[in-house]
Amino acid sequence: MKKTTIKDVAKKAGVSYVTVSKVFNNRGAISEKTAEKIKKIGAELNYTPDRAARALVSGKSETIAVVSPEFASAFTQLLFEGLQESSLKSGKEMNFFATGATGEGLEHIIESIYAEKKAGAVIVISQCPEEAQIKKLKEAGIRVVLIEGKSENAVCISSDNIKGGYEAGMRLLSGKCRRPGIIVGDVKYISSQSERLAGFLKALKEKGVLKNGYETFEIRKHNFQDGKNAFNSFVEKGVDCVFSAAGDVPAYGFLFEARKQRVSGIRIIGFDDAVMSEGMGLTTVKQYVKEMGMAAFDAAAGKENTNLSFVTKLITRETA
Amino acid sequence: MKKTTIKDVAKKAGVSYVTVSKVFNNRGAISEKTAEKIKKIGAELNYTPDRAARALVSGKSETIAVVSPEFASAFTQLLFEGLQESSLKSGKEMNFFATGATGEGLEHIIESIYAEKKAGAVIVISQCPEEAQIKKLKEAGIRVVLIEGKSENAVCISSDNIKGGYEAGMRLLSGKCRRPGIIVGDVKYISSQSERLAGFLKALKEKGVLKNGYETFEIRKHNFQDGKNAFNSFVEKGVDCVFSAAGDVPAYGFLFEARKQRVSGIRIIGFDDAVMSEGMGLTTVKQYVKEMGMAAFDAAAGKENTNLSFVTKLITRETA
DNA sequence: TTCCCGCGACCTCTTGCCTAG
DNA sequence: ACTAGGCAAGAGGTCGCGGGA
Repeated sequence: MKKTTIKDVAKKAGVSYVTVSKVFNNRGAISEKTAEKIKKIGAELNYTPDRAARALVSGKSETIAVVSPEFASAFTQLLFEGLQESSLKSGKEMNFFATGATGEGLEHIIESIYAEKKAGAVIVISQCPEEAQIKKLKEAGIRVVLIEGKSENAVCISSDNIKGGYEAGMRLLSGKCRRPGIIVGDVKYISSQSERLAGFLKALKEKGVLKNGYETFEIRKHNFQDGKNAFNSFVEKGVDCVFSAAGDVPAYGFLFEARKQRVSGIRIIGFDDAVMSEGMGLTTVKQYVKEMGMAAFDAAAGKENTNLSFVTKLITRETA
Repeated sequence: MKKTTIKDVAKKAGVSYVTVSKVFNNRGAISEKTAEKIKKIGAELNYTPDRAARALVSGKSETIAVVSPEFASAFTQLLFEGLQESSLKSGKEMNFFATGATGEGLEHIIESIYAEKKAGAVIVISQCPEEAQIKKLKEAGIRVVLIEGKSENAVCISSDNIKGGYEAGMRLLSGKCRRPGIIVGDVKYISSQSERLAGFLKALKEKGVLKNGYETFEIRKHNFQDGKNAFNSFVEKGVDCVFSAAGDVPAYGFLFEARKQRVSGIRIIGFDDAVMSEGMGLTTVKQYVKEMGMAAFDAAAGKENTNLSFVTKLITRETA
């Protein structure tokens, strides 16, 4: 059973295969009647254009490359869901490339996507390629979408991290809060981290608490253990309210350690509203990550091309 | 800057491009000398064969399709890491397809992979396609690898779930255990679940506890909330030791709820050794998931073609 | 003229067969 | 009669034009 090709359709429709091609690409002038007929026959014969052939002749791939430092975090999980959902709908495929935690592989991977025409669009997560490289892709007709990154030449999709951090700060300070602490990732390279921090500090300042100082616990892996470490560090320093700008998972670790050590009274707010946060009772700044994923996909697919800043929403639960 | 093609290499080497093709495919009779020269020039020019053209002419794709009900679980996360690692090394790419939780999409997705030649190999996670479909793929030269599934016509990779369940049971029964409970997923359709249950029951039987009966809490989503529900159900029934065959995440929920309600003394063992288990202090049956991912990739890439059953290892921590 | 449609060239690479030594 | 290497025919499409009605 061979695959049905454009020629099979053409033969059955009694036209040249060129005409069929045009119909399936909405190109050239084809009469309504012929087009209908061809479409119908195409459906009957279950015809789908051959991706390889298409890519070959057009010099472009339709697949979307997703580049991320890792695919195992709560954030990428959720993003993934959104991407998947859109991908399923559109029929376009995705390829995933991990750059490694440090991101040294980013440039190299993007270069190979470019050189080997592996994709017609690239979605970069939590990282920012060099401007020159982005430009090069753009000129080659490869769309670039940045999630949590900034660039002039790409569609940028991110949460309103400043506002999120601000809201977390305001919430924390609306209750008892003598000494605030913040758990934060790499503020130098990850823009979301510096933005959340900035938002948080803005709240502190507004409330007049900034002058009293605050504690910072900087982490790299954004994992459970880091959160536990943060707890031990903070408890020693008398921190009584904390904002985990680094995400929910460190907050889980923090909470867990607190409950284990039977320390209560420290209030904490996370960031993400990851899957376990509800169960944990964690107050957190919800990001609409899944929606971001869907938007990113649409942008990559060319349906959308404006920068998007997603709102965040403070979800208050038990911990703050 | 156009991509360097086989012709560029040929021109520079002063041979026909056919010769170059043959060299890069180790086919036909080419003298050692010419081959060397061509390879050298190919490297100089940074030549990589065009995937699309190759796929077109050979009728086969080199990419590996990964099909899973979802990509957001602890298990798939870890698996993903392994797949990524191998993929990075081999240079082969992967495409991911979500079938949805119920798996109704599985047949359809595999069919489309087959019909549209989207991949040269398929890795199916936690599901089992119809035997006939597997055969069809096999006959078309598409390798099929099943993770946690069984088939005559595919390479099967799984954990030794029976042994894992057994060890968990033995451990639990080696301490105080008046009434055992098991949290389990869909035993009908997910072979790992029925196997773990079987192993666990074997232990109960051996210890002569089976006749006293045991509690079961069946869940579908394998999430945190399910674990909390399990706790509430079990605590009512006087269960004092539980095995979460459904994975670590429900065990997290269970544990969390227990600590929250200040109930201690219920011992629990999970399955997976997911990322947060160490932090949680959860005793669990470790699966070498990442290694399974790597093995699955190698099998899909054609490097390996024997069924593999991975050992499990009981990691004892605080909870049991 | 205008509207539809098809010719022919081309995209990059593989492969069976052929030819020049 | 071998051996090293080339010719030509596709694989399944796209697209600019040319041309018939």
